Amino acid sequence: MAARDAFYVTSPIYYVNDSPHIGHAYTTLACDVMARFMRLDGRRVRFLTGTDEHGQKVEKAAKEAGKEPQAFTDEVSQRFRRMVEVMGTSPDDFIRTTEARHKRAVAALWQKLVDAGDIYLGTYAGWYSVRDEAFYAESELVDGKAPTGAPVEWVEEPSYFFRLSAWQDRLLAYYEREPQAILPLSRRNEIVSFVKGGLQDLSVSRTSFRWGIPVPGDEKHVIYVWLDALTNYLSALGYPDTESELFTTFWPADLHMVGKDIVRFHSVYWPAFLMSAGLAPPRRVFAHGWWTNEGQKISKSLGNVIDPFELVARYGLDQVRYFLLREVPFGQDGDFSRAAMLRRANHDLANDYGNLVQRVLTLVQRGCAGRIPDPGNLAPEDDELLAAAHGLLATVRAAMAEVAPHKALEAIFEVVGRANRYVDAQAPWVLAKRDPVRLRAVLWTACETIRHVATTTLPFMPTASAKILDQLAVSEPARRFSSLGPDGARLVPGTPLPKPEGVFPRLAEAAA
RNA sequence: GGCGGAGUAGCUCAGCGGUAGAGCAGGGGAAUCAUAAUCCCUUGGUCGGGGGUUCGAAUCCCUCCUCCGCUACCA
Repeated sequence: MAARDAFYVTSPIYYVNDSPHIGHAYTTLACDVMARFMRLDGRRVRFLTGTDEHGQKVEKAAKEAGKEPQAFTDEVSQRFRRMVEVMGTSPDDFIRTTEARHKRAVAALWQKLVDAGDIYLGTYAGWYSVRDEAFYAESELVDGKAPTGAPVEWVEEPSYFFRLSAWQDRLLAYYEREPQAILPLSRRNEIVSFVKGGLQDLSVSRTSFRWGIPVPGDEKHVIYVWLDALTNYLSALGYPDTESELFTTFWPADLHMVGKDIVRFHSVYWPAFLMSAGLAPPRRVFAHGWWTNEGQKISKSLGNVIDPFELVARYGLDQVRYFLLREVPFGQDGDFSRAAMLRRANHDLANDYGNLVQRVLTLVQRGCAGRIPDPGNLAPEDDELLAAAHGLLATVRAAMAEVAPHKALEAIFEVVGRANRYVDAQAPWVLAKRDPVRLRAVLWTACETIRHVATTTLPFMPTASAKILDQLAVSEPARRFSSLGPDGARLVPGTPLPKPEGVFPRLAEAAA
């Protein structure tokens, strides 16, 4: 992927019938970190999230709540807006599939597919369970019943189909041409083998419910929810106006962040729809893993769903953000546990990072009259630490380019560790009594290292990182990544600093 | 059944042809600037079993065992 100025990252749109849980928060957070990183790195960023509001389940839930579907979704979609805020994420747009701009885009895309000859009217037939509200394949039936044990009946209804079968070769060519289009690699393998196994045409309309976007020219049909939902990525760029600056700048999307359960929709159906409509398929779909809770699979019936609002209230926003992105290699499944969360918050953040900042700033306060000291001549040990700090951005940038935020954090905390060792080895509290010149060089070096660390942690822990940079009196414009490295800015001797204040409180065991 | 992935220290994992590594947990010590935080040292593994290739295998090949994912239309 050549250097491209624009960066378009999307979260899936969340189905309003769910309550926001850790999975939603996690995906949105991952997008946010990518978005924030790219912005600080000088790229033009568009970060989109939103809600998916059509479908039979919503229609039914609205009815049960005694509300019109639109009024119902207006209400429940707010829960996701709140989650987006509570997680400290920074979307540029929040789209809802019930908005006019989206309906217009879906109808336009549908027409393109029709024009391309990829839509035809047929009959959708299958075993349907009224109780489960689901169709089952012949092979899924157990003793003539649904896998759930529910009775099934043979149902046939008219349906429009998308000629997915015709796209097999072109999809495979796309995967071939863009080896990074589906990540992690294990998911790519699954998708490739799925497509190689042959594709059937896809039913893309329903007549069994009304709450959706009508098929243009045949209002008895409602457009299949996935075709509807996926189109949000285009609607938010003003599709069908493909000439606008917004559209030409950001399409195709650089990164569709998704959970592993919906890779197929994003990596098979979506690129096929797009190519059929004459649009470029996404550059990359990244599938992250699932969380377990204290080793247990999370499920509503077990009642161990993790509520992101509660999580943030209990452990703190930056702590939760750090934990979720650091604890687990991004792309794999991970386990959330109270003990691990506290360990990360207390050891990594309070002890290693927070305490480093605190001890250095306190020494500056006392030994240098609360001003950035004049480094004078640097010793080899100083240069060594600075070199590590200066090299950080390149390492972190490479990690983020492969959507590996855990690697980025690991590299950053490597430098935190080095800095603590450096402070111990240099023992500035001894220098304070014997060697003021050397003291200044050491403290300046430590401050400069902290500046690099805090700037690179900005995307991950925006609040705490900003506070640290405040304490180093780093101006807003100097917080961009262009001010890092050997050719970047430097802390200016003499700059007065505010009184240091802890940014990562130690969490008591009882907090859990 | 088919395809793919994984089995390495108590835990999570890296290493992927050249005398076994990291983080955390456990043990001992140093220091006292700091949110009693930090730093140093250290216990610990016949790298799932068996066979083979090689001067040499955790690393390649075969086989067996165990676990996981995918194998289409639920939002």
